[in-house]
Amino acid sequence: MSVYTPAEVVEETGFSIDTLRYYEKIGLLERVDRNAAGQRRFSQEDIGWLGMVRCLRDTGMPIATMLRFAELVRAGDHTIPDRIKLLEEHDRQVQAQIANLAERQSYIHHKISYYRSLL
Amino acid sequence: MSVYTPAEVVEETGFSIDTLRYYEKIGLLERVDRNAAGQRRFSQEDIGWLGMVRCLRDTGMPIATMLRFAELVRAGDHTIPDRIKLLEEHDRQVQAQIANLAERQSYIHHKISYYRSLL
DNA sequence: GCTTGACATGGAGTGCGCTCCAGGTCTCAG
DNA sequence: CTGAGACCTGGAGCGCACTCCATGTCAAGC
Repeated sequence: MSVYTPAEVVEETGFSIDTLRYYEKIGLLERVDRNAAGQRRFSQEDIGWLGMVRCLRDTGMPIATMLRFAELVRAGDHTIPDRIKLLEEHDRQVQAQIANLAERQSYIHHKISYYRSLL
Repeated sequence: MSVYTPAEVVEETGFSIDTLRYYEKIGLLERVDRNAAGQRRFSQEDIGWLGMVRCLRDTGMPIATMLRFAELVRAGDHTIPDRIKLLEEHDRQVQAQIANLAERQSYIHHKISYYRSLL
């Protein structure tokens, strides 16, 4: 079972060390193990969870919602239906974001075409 | 040439009155005409520009960049090539956002499938 | 004539998500 | 033995994009 130093997790996940400590402080990341000197040693599971966090964060989920999801995960397997519901709801929002961006993008394309027609 | 009261512009554009005043204050919206009593009377052009602002804002363009675009528009027709460049660059960023969302979405789909497999 | 409500202004406050800082500990290369 | 550097903590600060507030003016309906 491999462990990771803070520097390695920064490298691996793209989160800054400050962000990692912040996530731990607010409970988005469960209390990370420490070595004898009190330094963080992240587990493989931590890395996996951070992958999920990155996905949710980068698709615009607010921290408060990620926190609810984290609590469901910690509460055990009986929350799996709730987790599915939460992710499905988020999925719909992501879908809406994509649709919205695509629509706005066509406006931008029209504007560019219009500008080009003036040259 | 029609004019619009603040309430009408709120209705039309979806921006709050506070946001409209904020945009005017920072120069994202050019000084809006006033009636004798000092109340804003928006022009058709203002409405059109606000449509553009909404598009750019909703596709994630920072205010500082919208401000640069606004300055190009005000500077006259010789800036059209620059406007095209700016919009094209933004278009690429929108494209990247869409691609990124789609990729993250497939991760979410996998996670949902995985959870379903546990039921 | 009076009330109501839409609007004005300048400036302070808010919420989110970090990000930075001061001051301290521990480890390791030279 | 020393100095550098990775890490620790609690707490303050920041950037963005608004949002709210106190106070005041004007216009229209009853």
